[in-house]
Formats: sequence, structure tokens, C-alpha cells
Amino acid sequence: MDDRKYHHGDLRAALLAAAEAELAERGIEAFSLRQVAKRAGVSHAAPAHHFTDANGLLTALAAEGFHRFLKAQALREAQVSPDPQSQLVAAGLGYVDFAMARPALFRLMFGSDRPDFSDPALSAASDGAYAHLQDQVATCGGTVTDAAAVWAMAHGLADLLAAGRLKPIGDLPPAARDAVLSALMQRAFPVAGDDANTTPLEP
Amino acid sequence: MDDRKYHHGDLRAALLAAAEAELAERGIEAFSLRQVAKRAGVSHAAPAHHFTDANGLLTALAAEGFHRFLKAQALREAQVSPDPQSQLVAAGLGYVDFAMARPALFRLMFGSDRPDFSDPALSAASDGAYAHLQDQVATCGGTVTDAAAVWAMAHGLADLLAAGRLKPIGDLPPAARDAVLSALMQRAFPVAGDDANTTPLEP
DNA sequence: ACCTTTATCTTGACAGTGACAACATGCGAC
DNA sequence: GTCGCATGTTGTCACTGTCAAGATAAAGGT
Repeated sequence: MDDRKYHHGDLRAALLAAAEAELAERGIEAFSLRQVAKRAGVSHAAPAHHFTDANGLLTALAAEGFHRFLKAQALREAQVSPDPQSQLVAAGLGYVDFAMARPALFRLMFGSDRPDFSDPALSAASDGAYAHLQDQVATCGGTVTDAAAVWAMAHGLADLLAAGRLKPIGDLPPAARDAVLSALMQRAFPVAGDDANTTPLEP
Repeated sequence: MDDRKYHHGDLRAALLAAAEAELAERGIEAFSLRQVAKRAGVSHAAPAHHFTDANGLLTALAAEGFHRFLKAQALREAQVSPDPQSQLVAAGLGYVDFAMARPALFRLMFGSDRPDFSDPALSAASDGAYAHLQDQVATCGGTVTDAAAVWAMAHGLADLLAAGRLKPIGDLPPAARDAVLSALMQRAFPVAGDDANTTPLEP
């Protein structure tokens, strides 16, 4: 019944999938390379040929995570009107979607020292996510500080919700939750001309 | 020269201090119980008598962290006028202060599965921190949603700054940074009567 | 076709880790 | 004083990540 061949064919992808499953089930703190290998049905030293390190695997996984991260935002953006403000809020909702759907992966990407951010693939993926935000804020006519505000609000909501805090919001039905989150996102970047506290903080 | 006695005297406190130092130097991912014991000058199994587990030590450390966390906020609050708005913003600055001063401890408290939050001491400490925020927002006449907004903004800023992201803000000189952070905190909770986008989200 | 090179995977070893058990020490209650 | 028990130690076990050496098969040259 064991139809595995000596050469797996696409072990790299299989290991990434196994690693993500392990991450989701065990959490990042209990992550074990040998366990991942066992899950992929392969010897404990096999991963080293595709990812040099345990951290190497996590680095690749984080990079893949950032691509899915952008995809989650794109999904939300496609569902609203194309005006810049709506797009920005939608991206924020996608940010939270991702964090709640894959809390362990989210934590790996934003709250772990293990991924090597000097790795070209991860660095590029990470920078891409930041560039997307920056673009959106710029399109809205916002400053660097505005970008920081939006990012901080989205990230704070995402991180707290992923950690199971903020229950009053996390336990809301999806529609109601989206409404609250949208309102909160808009606080971070009030539309221009609202009132005094929206005067640009930077020239 | 080794004047240590068989019974340490206050090993519990020494272990907590050693653990915090290890956490700061090695990071949470490389945290090792045996290393902590060695640092405290004690055998590898000694910690088990004061904290049952490695996680038990981290739980106690997190609890202590929450107390310092509140202290960092109190420090800021004492430096501004006693009106509720200023106090709330000051608490946010204290939140960020703590995260930047002790990023590893911050991560242990807010982004780790290892501390046991069902532990009475940690639970109480954690609840205390949340209660403080809730009180402040209530004093300002804010709703539960307002509390979430303030919390998310402060937490997002703190987490991103602790992770070394948000460089444009993190690299600012303290005074300028405080100014920006204060402005961002105020976005999360615009003073009542500002304009339309501040209409309460909840009755 | 055959042989060589190379990538892929396995087996075996080693030091370090957390947890447990068995034992040593000495503080404090009586 | 001596005895109980909290406090520390030593020894061991299974597990982990990493490295080295060997096995297998795919690819490429002749």
C-alpha cells in the first residue's frame, strides 16, 4: 500500500503543506521539524535538502504566507466599490480575515524571530505586502503617518483577534463584525476635510 | 568564593530575573529552562520546585510583566494633566514604552501560547490591565467599541514597533515620536462632538 | 546501451532540552 | 534536639535539531 517512491516528486511542497498543518495544530512554540517530516511520510533528515534549516522551512512558509496574505486582501477588495477609501478599508478587513483564519501562520509572519527576513524570497514577499498598503494610502492622498495609522489599527485588530482577545468583536456574526471593523478602520484614516483632528501631521 | 548556600534564600525571584534576562537576550523561541537554571547558578531541576513547568515559569514571568506593564502606563499618566483624554493617551504611550523597552516580554504576554492564562495570578494580572483600559475609556464617556479602537491602535503600534517594523516612527527622537503616537492614539478615540464619523457605534 | 554524475532521501550519531524519579540537605515547627 | 518537609541535586529518559556517511534513482554524456 505504500506507493511512495524513494524520490518523492514534489517533497518541497509537501513539506510546506505539512509544516503549515503542524503549525495550525500544534502552534508555533511546539513546532517540530521531525514531526513535519513524519507527517510528510519521510525521514527526519529529508527536509534539510530542500530547506537547510528548520528556520529555513519556516522562512519559506512565512514567504508563502505573505502571498496568501495579499490574496486575502485582494479578495475583500474585489467585493467593494473601486474608490480608494473603500479599497483601503477592504484591505484592512482582509488583513483581519487572514489573521483569524490562520492565527499561527500570522504569528509566524509578524511575531516570530525564526523566519529569516534577510532571505530574498521572504524579504520580497514582506516588502510587497507593505508596498501594497503604502500604495493604497498614497492613492487616498494620505501621508506616511496615515499609513502608519492604518497599519497599526489593522494590525492591532488582527493580532488581538487572532489571540482570542477582543472577544466582544470576535464573537460577532460576520456581517456585524465587518461593520464594526470597517468603522474602526475609518477612524485610523478619517476622510480628508472631516474636521480639525484630520489636519495632516506631515507636510 | 562560591558563597551560595544549599538553600538559596530567594531562588524564585532569582529565577524570574534570570528568565527575563534570558528572554531578552535569546528571545522567546530559544528560551531554555536549563539555561535559566545555569544563569541563576543552580541545578537544572531546581526550577521545578518553584514553578512546576517551564511554562509555569513563563506564566509567572508574564504575570509579573503585566504588573510592570501597568506601571509603565502609570508613569506616563503621572506626567500629564489629569483630564480623562490626556490620561488615556498617556496610557497608550506607556503601552508603547513597555513594548519597546521589553519586546521579548511583551511578546510573551501578548503573542505566545506558553503562558497559562487560566492560572489565577496571570489571569488576574491580565484582567487588571484590561480593566484599567476599560475604566479609562468609560471615564471619557466611551463605549465598548471605543475601548476596542483604543486598544487596537495602541497594541498595533506597540507590536509593530517592538518587532522593528514602522521604522519611520521607531527611529524618531523620543519627543517627536511621542507627538506622533499621541496624534495616532487620538484618531482611535476622537473627542466627542468632533464630527459625523464619531457617532457612537453602539447605544 | 552503459556508465558517471548529481540530486534526493535514509540511517546513524551527537549534544542539548524538558520532564520525571530518587536522593541529599538543612530550615523550622514541635 | 529531632523530625517533617520544603528546597536542591544527580541521574535518566524520550525527544529535538543538526551533521556526516551511505543508499537510491534520475539525468546526462559517451
